[in-house]
Amino acid sequence: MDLGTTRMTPQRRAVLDVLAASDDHPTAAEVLERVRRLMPGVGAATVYRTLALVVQSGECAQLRISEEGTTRYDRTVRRHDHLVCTECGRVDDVQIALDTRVLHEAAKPSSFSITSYDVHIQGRCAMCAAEDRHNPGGN
Amino acid sequence: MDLGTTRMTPQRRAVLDVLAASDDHPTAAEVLERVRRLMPGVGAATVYRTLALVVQSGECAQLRISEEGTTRYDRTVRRHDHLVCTECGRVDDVQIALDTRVLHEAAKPSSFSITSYDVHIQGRCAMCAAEDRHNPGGN
DNA sequence: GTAACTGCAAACGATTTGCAATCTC
DNA sequence: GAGATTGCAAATCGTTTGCAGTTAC
Repeated sequence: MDLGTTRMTPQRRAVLDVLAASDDHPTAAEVLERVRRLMPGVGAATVYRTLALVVQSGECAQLRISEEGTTRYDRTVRRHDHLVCTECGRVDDVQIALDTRVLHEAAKPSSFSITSYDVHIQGRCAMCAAEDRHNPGGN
Repeated sequence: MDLGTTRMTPQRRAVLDVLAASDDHPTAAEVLERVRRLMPGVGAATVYRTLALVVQSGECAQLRISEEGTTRYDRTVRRHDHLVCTECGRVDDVQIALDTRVLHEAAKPSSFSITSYDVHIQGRCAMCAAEDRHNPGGN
């Protein structure tokens, strides 16, 4: 993390540690909760401010899912895609081997120049399928 | 629109008309503004409630873009993809001819069953590129 | 020592909810 | 006429900001 004159404080260390240990795309509230487990009393504003810094410095990506009102944080910064369970909200990373020529082809008519892309795959995760099998109809 | 005992009111008619006429993925605030042009004095809550109904009835889709805090509404309900300009926020529809076997292949290891997908293509739209050409560095 | 950072509380924007008056069927 | 819908205002949720005290460098 380095934008101008940025200082490493215990609070920021904790946020970075939590992000590094989280592969489940936590929301800001979840990051806050985990940070407070390491360091009770941390202010919410501090976590929000640190998350903004971490995103700006490119060490972490923001992720927004349709059907959800909150921002999630993704420690994986290299290009990748997402499996989104529409039942429980779980988000997993996947890598889609996609021929980018197809994308550029599609973007050409509107003269749109592509920087990146992210395939959002919606469906039902294995856990939710298993739950439905044991408890059809849900409760 | 039909969920249980739903009634067609002038306000709902106006929201449906606005959505039908909007191919630019308006936010709720933009829908409200356009509805009020047809029918001043409509309450914001009415528009929000109607949008929720329209989404639930499947006549319209919600769309959330990373880097944006609001929900957009998409009158196009058949599966399609999106060109998102990271400069001006403009969102356009595109159709990506994607071999779905690739998706199922990627989902298999985690036993995720796919319902749908949406390729978010980020980049810069033609208008923003032109603007930069005439006014480099921005203002 | 000083500029950056923290926690708190208040402000904020988007959306939702409670409710009495008003409409649609 | 009954039940659904409206508009308003207040409540809520996620996030940001102002500020006085504290800390990293």
